[in-house]
Order: sequence, then C-alpha cells, then structure tokens
Amino acid sequence: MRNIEVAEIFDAIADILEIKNDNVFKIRAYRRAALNVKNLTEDVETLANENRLEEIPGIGKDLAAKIVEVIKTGRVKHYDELKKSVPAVILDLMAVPGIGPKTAKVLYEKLNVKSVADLEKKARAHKISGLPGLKEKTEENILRGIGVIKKRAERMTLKEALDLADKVVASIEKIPAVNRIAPAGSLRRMKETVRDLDVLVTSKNAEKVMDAFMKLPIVKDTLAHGPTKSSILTSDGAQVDVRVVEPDDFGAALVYFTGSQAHNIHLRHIAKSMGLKVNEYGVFVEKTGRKITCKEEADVYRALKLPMIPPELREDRGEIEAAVKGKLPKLIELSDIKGDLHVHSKWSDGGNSIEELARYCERSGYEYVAITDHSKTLKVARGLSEKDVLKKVEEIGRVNKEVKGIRILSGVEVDILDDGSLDYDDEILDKFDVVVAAIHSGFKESKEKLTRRTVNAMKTGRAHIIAHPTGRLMGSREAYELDFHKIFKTAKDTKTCLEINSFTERLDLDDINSRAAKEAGVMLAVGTDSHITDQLNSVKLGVSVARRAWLEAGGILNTLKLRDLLKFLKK
DNA sequence: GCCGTTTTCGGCCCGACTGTTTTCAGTCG
Repeated sequence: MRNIEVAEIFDAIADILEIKNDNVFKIRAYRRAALNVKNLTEDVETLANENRLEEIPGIGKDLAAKIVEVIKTGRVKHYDELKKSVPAVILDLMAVPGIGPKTAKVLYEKLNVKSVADLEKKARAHKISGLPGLKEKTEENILRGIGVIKKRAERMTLKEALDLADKVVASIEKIPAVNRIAPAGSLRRMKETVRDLDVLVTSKNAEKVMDAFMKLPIVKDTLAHGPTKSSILTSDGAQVDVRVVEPDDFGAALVYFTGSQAHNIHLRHIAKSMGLKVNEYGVFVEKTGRKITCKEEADVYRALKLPMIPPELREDRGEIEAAVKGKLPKLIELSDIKGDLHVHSKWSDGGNSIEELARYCERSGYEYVAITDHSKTLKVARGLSEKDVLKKVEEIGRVNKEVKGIRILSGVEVDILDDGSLDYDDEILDKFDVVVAAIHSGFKESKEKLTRRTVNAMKTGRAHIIAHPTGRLMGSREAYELDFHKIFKTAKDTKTCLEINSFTERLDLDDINSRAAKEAGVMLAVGTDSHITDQLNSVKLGVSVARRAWLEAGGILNTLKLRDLLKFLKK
C-alpha cells in the first residue's frame, strides 16, 4: 500500500504551504486529500491502474497526477522543490505546541533559531521577548510547549485512554455544578490510539465547573483555562480537554466534540446546502437565526434529515453518503459475541487453568470458548509437544463434563512455519475443534514471502482462522507488509477467517484492513488472545475495531450460535 | 486545489482561548 506514503507527502506539502502563507483553501485541499487517501480501503496503486483516482473525494486532476508520480517515481517533483524553499528547522519548530507557521518563521528569521534545543536555550536566555509580536508570555509558553513535547507520552493505546477516561470522569462527577458528563473525541470513536482525552460536561454554571476542574488533583499543569473550555496535563503527560455547555445543548456539543473533524466539516457542508448552520450550540436557520435545540445527538442528525450515525463510523469514510441513502450498516454489538476463539491456558503461556477460563466465560454469558495454546515450535511460549497436546485435549473433555452451561472447544494457535506449512501433522490437527494459525517468526521477511506463508497456510485447508494477520505491536513493532489482494482472495476461496485480535497493542487487522476484508467477502473473527481471565474483557476493543470497519454481526464468525459454529468449523 | 439539482468561477466549517493588541491574528481542535 502506497496510501500512507502519498498521504504523508500531501500533508508535508500542506505544512510547507502554510509556512509560505499560501492560499488557506489550497492548504485545506491538500489536508483533505491526505486524509481521504489515508482512509481508503483500496490501494491507490490499484485505483491508479484503473484510472479511478479522481473518484476519491478531494482528488482532482492535479493531485491525481501527483499520486501517479509517486507510484511511478517514488517522489513528487513539486514537493522536492517546495522542500528546498523552506528551512527544515521551521517545520521542526512547528511541532512545539503553541508554535504555528507564523511564530516559527519569526523565530527562524529574526532570531536564527537552529533547532528545538536551540530554541529552548534562547527562550531561557530571554532572547524571544522583543521579537515582533512576542513578549514574556510567549516565551513562557514556548518553554512549556517544549516541556510538553519532552514529557508527552506517545499516543495512548485505546485501553489506556479508556482507563484514564474512567478516572477523569469519576473526579469531574464530584463537582457539584456538573449535570451530564461524557467522554468524546477519538476515544468515543474508539480509535486504536488516542492522543488527548476530550470530555464534555453540561452545567448551568460553566465557569464554576471550570474553576473547580482546575483544582482537581489530576491536574498537573494548565495549558488553557477559559470560562467554558480548559486544557490540562495530567501527571503522566496526558492532555485532557474539557468543554462545558448548557444542558439543552448537550447533543449539539457532543456531535461537535466527538468529531471527527472531517465528519463535522462534511455535516456542516450539508447544513449549509439546506440553509442551516451547525455549531456546538445547536443547529441554526441561517436566514432568521432561529435555533433548533439539540438536546441529544439524534436531534442534530434529524435536523439535517439524517439518521443517527454511530460514533465509530464518524470518520468521513462514506458514512454520511450511506446515511443519506439509508444504507448505514447495522453494526455488530458486544452482545452479539457468543464466545471467544483465541484464548491461552496454563498448558502453554497463559495464567489460568482450562476450568478457570471456562467458568469465567460462562459467567460472561458465552456459549463457547476455544482454548488455543501454542504449538511445539514456539518454545518461548511453552508450545506443546504432540504428546502434551493430546493430554490437553483429554483434559478439555473432562472439564466439559464438569462445567455446565458452556462448551469448551479444543483448539490450537499453531505456528505457520517458514514454508507456510503448519506446526503439527494433519493427524494431530484432526483432534482440534478450532485451528488458529499464526506467524510468530521471520517478521522481517519480504512482503512476498510473508504473503506466501500466509496464503500457503490457508491453502492447507486446516486453518479456520489466521490470527493477528500483520503481526504489529503498536509502539514496538510495525505491521509487516502483505499483499492483501492475494490474502483476501485466498481467505475467501478457502473459507478461512481473518482475525481481529483484541489485544490492545495489536488490534490486528485494523479498522481499514478489516473493512477491506469484509468488502472482499472475507469472514472475520474477533479473538482476545487472552493469557489471563481479565484480558477476556478486551473483546470490547476488538468489537470496536469491527464497528469502525462497518461490520455487521453476520460478518463475524463468533457471533454464530454454537451449533452453527460447529457446522462452519467442519468445513 | 477542489467542486457544482442555483454555479466551470467564486466559493470553500466554525468557534474558544491566548497574547498582544485597542479590534485582532495566531493557534488549536
């Protein structure tokens, strides 16, 4: 996929145009194009070959030509020339919160700042105040901005963000003037990583809430503090933005604060064409200024003659067009999941016995759980020899008799070996109800080889599910490249499912690839890859990826009732 | 630079907070 590469070039061009004070709408066009290319479920290369680039919203003749140029030559001449016209350090300075193109330019031109480190030195020496438009306060803010960069944690994983949100909500809830409170932003859209936490609060007395908020123990540092909006840093460097509106405007504000920005812009476009204006206070008739109060989100969408759009879809990836046509998917819900098909026990590297896992799942209301321990080659994870794996199958039989109300499926997470064959012979594989196959070695091999291994594994006809198909570990290991066109085709032909692994650092396949898989006719499976009982709850993260991928219950294997599942597994 | 059931030219989402300003530009989301 060259999509990310193209998007990054467009964004970089936008950055440079900003410094050059170019037409703001041109800059916006590049940003929009970058976002839309990043959001594509198809490869730009495929679209280019089929001469369909201009079907991408925001891509016209000029940008289509630039995409073709990237594909053919790996570069864009216009971008290379632009890069030469702007000192790289200006772009570096803009990474400091509070420094935009204008300030960066002044710092470079008037103070000859050479790097962020140099900027820090010069700010400490009070060399900044006195520059045109800059005084002591700006100096302080720059130093604080640099501090934020140094301390700011990378983007949080979704789970970290959810946990932080619980903590923040619990402490804001205690402020007496608070009416309603709701986490919003990318967390509410359940993006795989979250940078800052956005929290919406309603109150009759916004100022009082803001003042009380600033005094909470979670507040380590203040970035901004106004009567209706404040931004703070917590002690672990996470940014929290809180916005207060009147109780009657909750719906309008929640749409606004949930975003995404692209979704909001698209909504406002539609509003405009209807003679309406949308902001965080409601929907307004432009001619008369009459306000349509939006107490709930659905009121906003209704005013625009749209059905309610679930937060997970609000990325401007076609959800508004689908809503207009009445073709929004009926998204899968957590309660649709009937069991977990990827769980480790003490037999390999898990922490619980089969019985403990079974009882926990039974209490969660599951119909079944597959115990899928590692196979013999994966020694680091105590992969099971043929002899031990047979004993394990026997134990599952025993526990099945003891624990009522749930069916324990005997399973395996079998390694996909170097040539794509599986780590047990067919005779052993026959003993399992569920075979999950996964790559655990050779992540750095070529795209062709990793694709071949995965495709061959599916062609054995023995694997029901390919686990964590791209091997990524957010924060430590990049996804390996695969030829998804081939992977999806083989998965469909062999009726092999691809997993949405719910492990918070994995979430693999991701939303975009899961959606592409669905569109290619591939069935997916949400698995938790749990190693202790507590991790079984991360199924909600996997379901959120599925929802972001537009999946309905019918597209996920483990929404099947036990009887239907068993039928499928016998393929 | 894109885009069009009013348009192929003239528009392009909207508002809060900050700091340096006497009414607004810059930055952010």
